[in-house]
Amino acid sequence: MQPGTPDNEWREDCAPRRVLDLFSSKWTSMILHVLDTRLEGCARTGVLLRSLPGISKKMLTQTLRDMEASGLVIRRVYGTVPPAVDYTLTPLGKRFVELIDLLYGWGRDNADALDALKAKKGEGA
Amino acid sequence: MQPGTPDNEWREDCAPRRVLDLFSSKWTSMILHVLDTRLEGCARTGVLLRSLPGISKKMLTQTLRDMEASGLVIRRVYGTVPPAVDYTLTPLGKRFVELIDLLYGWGRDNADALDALKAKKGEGA
DNA sequence: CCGAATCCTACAGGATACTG
DNA sequence: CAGTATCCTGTAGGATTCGG
Repeated sequence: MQPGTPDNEWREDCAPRRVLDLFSSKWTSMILHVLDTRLEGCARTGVLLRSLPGISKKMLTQTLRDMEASGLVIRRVYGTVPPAVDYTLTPLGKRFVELIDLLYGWGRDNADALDALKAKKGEGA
Repeated sequence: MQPGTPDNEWREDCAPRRVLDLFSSKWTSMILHVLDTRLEGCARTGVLLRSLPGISKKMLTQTLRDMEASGLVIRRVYGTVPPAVDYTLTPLGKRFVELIDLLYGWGRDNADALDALKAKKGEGA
């Protein structure tokens, strides 16, 4: 390890950080997952809204836009009177969901171990 | 949502959320990665501190404690005069790093696509 | 129906100082 | 050396409202 060299790969513009940003958004991975698992890769705003209990319109749009910018989804607008918009999973997004699902699977696998954390966080009384 | 069936799997106590919590911590995955990649699965506090430029002592300890509670690392204390403590990666933790690295690999693979997001975020002027 | 703008709160996370 | 306590800030993200 050279002196002066940022020996690590955490320099702000590195892949890990980018992934971290994507993944740590509260909704990104959920949207992707739902889109992939239950909506066959494409859905309108309203459908997504209803498929993600707890999400607000604002967060949905905002997250979706970021995802679009990252190339995870494609946004299509139809110039109809009642505006229609839908979002389609890209191959890049699809690949990402797969990885996400791996993580989820791991979580499910070790739910008991992870419960400890929940317990610790929960203790407030 | 009826009292009957939350059709989705995002109920607060589900695996996805737990994983999300873990992963979205700013340092958890980095610590795990460094621990696994460069420190052979075990290191003392000071070493970790130096291996993770930018992290504060507080965040290191705090994150490490959470990780311990989740069973990702084992904390060992030696009752010596200058206190010595080290953290060892558990098999669970090791498995998690592997998945993390997959994500990182994906990020590296598609760095260009993800740059879009960075660009968008960066525009403030 | 879709999205943007505004406002507001909670909390992650950084700096610092102190204890054992 | 390791850890805790305190203080402080940025910001993610929720509720609401307006606009096309």
